[in-house]
Order: sequence, then structure tokens, then C-alpha cells
Amino acid sequence: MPQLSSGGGDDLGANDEMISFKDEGEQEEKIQENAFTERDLADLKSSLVNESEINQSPNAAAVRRGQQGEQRGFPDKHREHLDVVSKQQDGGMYKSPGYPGYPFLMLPDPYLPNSSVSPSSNKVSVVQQSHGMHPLTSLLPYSNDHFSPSSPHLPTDMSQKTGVHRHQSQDLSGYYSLPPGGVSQITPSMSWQSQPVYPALSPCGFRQPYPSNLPSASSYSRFSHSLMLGPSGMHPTGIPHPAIVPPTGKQEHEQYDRSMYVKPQVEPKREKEPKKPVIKKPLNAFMLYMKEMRAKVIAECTLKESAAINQILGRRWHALTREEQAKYYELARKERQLHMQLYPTWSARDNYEAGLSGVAGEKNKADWGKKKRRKREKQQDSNTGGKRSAFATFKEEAAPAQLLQI
DNA sequence: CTGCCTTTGAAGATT
DNA sequence: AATCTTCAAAGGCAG
Repeated sequence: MPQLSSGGGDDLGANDEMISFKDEGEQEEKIQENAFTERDLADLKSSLVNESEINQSPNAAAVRRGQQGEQRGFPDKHREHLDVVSKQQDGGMYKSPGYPGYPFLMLPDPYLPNSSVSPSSNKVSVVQQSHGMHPLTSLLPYSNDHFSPSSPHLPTDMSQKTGVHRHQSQDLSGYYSLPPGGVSQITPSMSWQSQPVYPALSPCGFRQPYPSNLPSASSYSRFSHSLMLGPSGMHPTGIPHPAIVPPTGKQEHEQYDRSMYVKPQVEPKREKEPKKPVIKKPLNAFMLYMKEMRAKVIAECTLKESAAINQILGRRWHALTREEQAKYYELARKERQLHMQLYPTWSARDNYEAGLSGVAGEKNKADWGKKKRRKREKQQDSNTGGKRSAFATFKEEAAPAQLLQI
């Protein structure tokens, strides 16, 4: 198992202590991964083919997991690394010069006996990113390349609306509201980001097939820009938290990142039937990484299909050094902490059967049942050599065109 | 219009 | 305890 499950009530804070890195072989693997540049395309190609083959094998899932375990086992190694990181921090804060972008977040561990969320005790000046970015992911200076350039500037009243009305709102307001001087508290220079994450890697993980149109510097500079952005918008609940989205099934994704800005805060439909907001899961390390790097990959690879991009990002993720990954694990950990503080009663289960709606109506339950059945069937199909996915076709057709240009 | 694809990781559910 | 399942994001694509 790649992950260490909860590990008790203090998992959020304890995960990193439990991490034990995979040892030396892993290091070699890392090195090899960094040789990615040379082999990546071939790897990706072959892996794409292999995957489709594997997926037809009876133990596709198991194989896949096995591969993953081989490849990463990172949570383990990561945790070990975090130990190191923590020791380096040794004051509770990130001092690591390699990770200067982080210090703007200081959260007490909610699981520590005396931890409190009082603003006074938190030097948190998390500036909420606009564009409906995950509020928690504001911890990470995501690239918003893919967002409309017109959206960065939010109405000033948006900040005013960030008055969280939850019972912890006062305590937590410091996390999400943008204090008058809040911007200045954010260090625009994210030095760990200002350096290419993959200096040795060409875009898409291949050899420079596509000269990047985007100067990396500019793309990174946008991170800091995003940091300067105000809150993304208001949820009907009054919680200025893009993680809370109207329960509209799939659409929630889009609303999560776009509609908050594109559309007015009030939608006629929603007015008619106000629904319980959906609080999204906090993003894990890889999701944070994806969110940050997606735009870059899109720009570099001229790919738009998320499935393909995610594959690339998955490979890049594995190519990251432990330290680099550790940053994201730590960010994710902080996000979980923050999420928990914001929504103490929230559980991942809330978004399970309810079909993503706070209103777990009968239809949603039924849909969920269907979904579950479909998934099972799909797995059976894949086990028995079911039909190939459209994306498999894409991989074979598009991948060579894109990936072969080494 | 809806769901799938694809990735990793967290966490709930199940065995 | 171990394993399985679902959901987070994303956007093109197929039905």
C-alpha cells in the first residue's frame, strides 16, 4: 500500500513522520528517471502500449498497483524525507532555502493538544487565489495560465465578502480573507518554483520537440501573480471557499474553477433550489502538482487532453526528486489541516454516495449505484480483455505524433 | 448533456 | 489488518 492510512486521529500531522523512503534502489531509479529526457518518449510510448496490454490482463489493477509500488513507494520515502525536512525546519517553519515559498502558511496542528486556530497564533496570510482555485491550494502558487487573464482582478468587494460565517470563521478568517496588508505579506518570489522543476527534462518529458512558447520565467512569474489575487468568490453559503461548490454533479468541477468568476455568484437556477454546498476533498500532493504544472505541460506539449497530460504529469511526478515531491506532500498536508480546520465536520464520505451533492437524494443514490456497477463491469471487462478505450486509441494515434519527435 | 479517460494520494468502505 | 473503492483536477471526446 502506497499510503499509510489514517494512522489515527493525528494522521494529518503525523503522516510525514511515518514516511520512510525507499532506499538505494530508489535512488538509482530516480537517477534513471532523470535520464528521462532521453528515454521518456520511448518509455511513454512503450508504457502506453504496455498499459493497454496490461489492462487486458486479468490482474490489470494489481499489476498497475504493483508497478506503482515499484516506481514510487514514495509516500514511504517521502515521509522519511519529510522527517529530514522537518528537522531542517526545526522551528516549525520552512527555512529551507529551497522552499521559501512556503513560509506564508503557518498552521497549528489541529491535532496537537493545545493547537488553536486563533489568528494571533497563526501567521497565516494565505491569499486566496482567484479563478476559483481551490482555496486550500492557495497554499501553492499555482499557475493560472489556463485561466482567463481578465479574471485576476477581483472586485474589491469580493474580499469583503470573504467573511466566513462558519463558526470558526473568525478564527479562520485570517486564512482566507485578504487582509489589507496581506498581499505584502506574501513573498512573490517562489524560488523553488522559479527554478525549473525539470531542468534536465524537456517539455513533455521528451527532448525538446516543441519549443516552448511560454518562457518559463513568465509562467512562473504568474505564480506570484496568482498569489496576489484575492479570493475567488463567494459561495452561496457565504463561505468564500471555492472548495465549496454547488452540488451539480459533474458540473461542479467546472464551477469550481471557472463559474465562480465567469458566472455571477448567483445563478437563477440555484436560487430556485438552493442546495447544500459540496465541500470538495482537499487536494493531495499529486493533485497539487498537477494543478501547478498542467498549464505548463499544455503549453509545452500542445496537448490538451487531460488524460494524456496526466500521464505525462504522472511520469514527471515520479521523476521529481524527493525534495521536490516533499514540497507537495507538505503542501497537501497543510491543506488537509486547513481543510479540517475549516470544515471540522466534513468527511470524505460526504462526497461519496451523495453523488457529489450535499443532498443525497434517491436519484443520486441510484446514480451512484449505477456508477458503481459500471465501474465493476468495466473492471471485469478490462480483466477479460474488454473493449479498448477511446483514449487507448488516442494514445496509439496521437502519442506517436506527439511523442516521437525526439 | 453526461460520463469516460488518466494520473497519484487520501480516506472511507469492505473483506 | 489488508484490500478495495471513491474522489479530488482537467478538458477533449464519444455516445
